[in-house]
Amino acid sequence: MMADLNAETRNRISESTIRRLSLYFRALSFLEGDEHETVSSKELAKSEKLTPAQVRKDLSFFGSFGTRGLGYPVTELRDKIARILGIDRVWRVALIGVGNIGSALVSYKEFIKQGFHIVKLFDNDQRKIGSNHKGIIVSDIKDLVKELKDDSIEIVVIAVPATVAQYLVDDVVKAGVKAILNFAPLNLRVPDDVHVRNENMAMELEYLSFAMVNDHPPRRPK
Amino acid sequence: MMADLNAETRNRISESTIRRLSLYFRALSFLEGDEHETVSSKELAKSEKLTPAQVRKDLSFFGSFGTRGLGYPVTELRDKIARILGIDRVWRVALIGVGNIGSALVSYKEFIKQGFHIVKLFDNDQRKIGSNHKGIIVSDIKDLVKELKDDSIEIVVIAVPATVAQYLVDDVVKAGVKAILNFAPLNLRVPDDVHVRNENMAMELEYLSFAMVNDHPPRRPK
DNA sequence: ATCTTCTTGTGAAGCATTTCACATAGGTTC
DNA sequence: GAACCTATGTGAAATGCTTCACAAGAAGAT
Repeated sequence: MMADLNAETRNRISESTIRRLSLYFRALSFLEGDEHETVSSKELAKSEKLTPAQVRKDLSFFGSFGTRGLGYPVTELRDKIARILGIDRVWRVALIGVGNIGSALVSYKEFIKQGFHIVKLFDNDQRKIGSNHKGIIVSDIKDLVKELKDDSIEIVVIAVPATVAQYLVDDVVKAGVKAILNFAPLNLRVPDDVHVRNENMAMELEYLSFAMVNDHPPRRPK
Repeated sequence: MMADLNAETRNRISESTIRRLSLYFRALSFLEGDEHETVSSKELAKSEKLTPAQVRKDLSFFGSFGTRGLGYPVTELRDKIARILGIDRVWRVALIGVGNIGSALVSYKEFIKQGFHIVKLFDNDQRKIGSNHKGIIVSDIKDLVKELKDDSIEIVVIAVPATVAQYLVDDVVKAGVKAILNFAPLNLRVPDDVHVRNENMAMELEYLSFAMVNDHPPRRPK
């Protein structure tokens, strides 16, 4: 049992549930290597420090994937989550900004593994334009709109300084791209139908700092 | 008015509030450059796509920083948030794994800006050990526990493959480090008094993927 | 075939977070 | 110095998310 979601249902699904789906996917991928045929919500929960009820509830939003008394079939569930997350296909990704972070991302294996293929690189630095990174030639940022369109890019990763990010994003939007992963430390303005996710690495360190200074206990399920 | 928090209060503060504090801090840092002397909760909210009530509530957990009818003094509030987050000081950070991501982080300016100083690098690759990255000599991972202690490292960043991360973390814990920022895609096991934050870049892409496939509308305050 | 055991799927309860709404107070103007 | 304007600070309401608790279903044992 597993239908495509209607608009009603989709909007009810919280961000946290989606993020946990990613965790389940990862955990199941690990288990697949093992001899495990099935996995219970209890085991799955333990490996990601969640509660079994949470796992079952999350999955139940999308269908009934388990067998009572037995648990969930590992490979099947993994595939179904992949389908729900939309990572059962290849996404064409462009990366803007081939600096420190940009270069690291080009070689980041987790992206490829999950179907996110960086097929295009952009920079404004003449010394970088034309150079080859992992088989991809760096394009001139001037041709951004045209090249994003011509190459049917679906997702753009922004890895440039905050000062220029908004200008570039305006062009990215012009090119019709609907999804942006932003590493620049600022809040991008985009139209309502464009999805933006921010990756703010300093923020996580700040959380650690807060936790230590205030002796904030890590939250854990009982 | 601004007291140090007692245990009662601290535990009531949610993770989301802390994360937003980081956002406020960043927004205020921007405003400081401008001619702005004060900022209202409304303006602050707008720049981070939140509601004014949220901003006021978040701040109110820590004290009364504003002036009715006027707003918040930009520089003062920025400093107070820095104090709350514990980034009004320098943190000694070690980075394990000088690969793609590790190298990028060594040069990441946002870390330095906020007081996170990477003062130590570790790797297990003989070709990297002894080499110089931005003035820091890469140490042998074998000496991890001793060197973390000797250098009074407070935060460790894990940027190694998932397969070896847990072993290293066990040593990091042995060395008495209480805060870990983890880039490896797995859930680390640590004692209750050790803080771990996970930075999972693929997860954000998965969210974008889900949003596009399911036409999930971005959530925005009205 | 029935009984036992195990674990799912899910309403309902409990808890947490966000938003509302307004009393309150500082600043400004006349 | 009174009246007006503006924006904070905060209980209370509303919303959202997590956990509980149990009926129900499936497999294996007797």
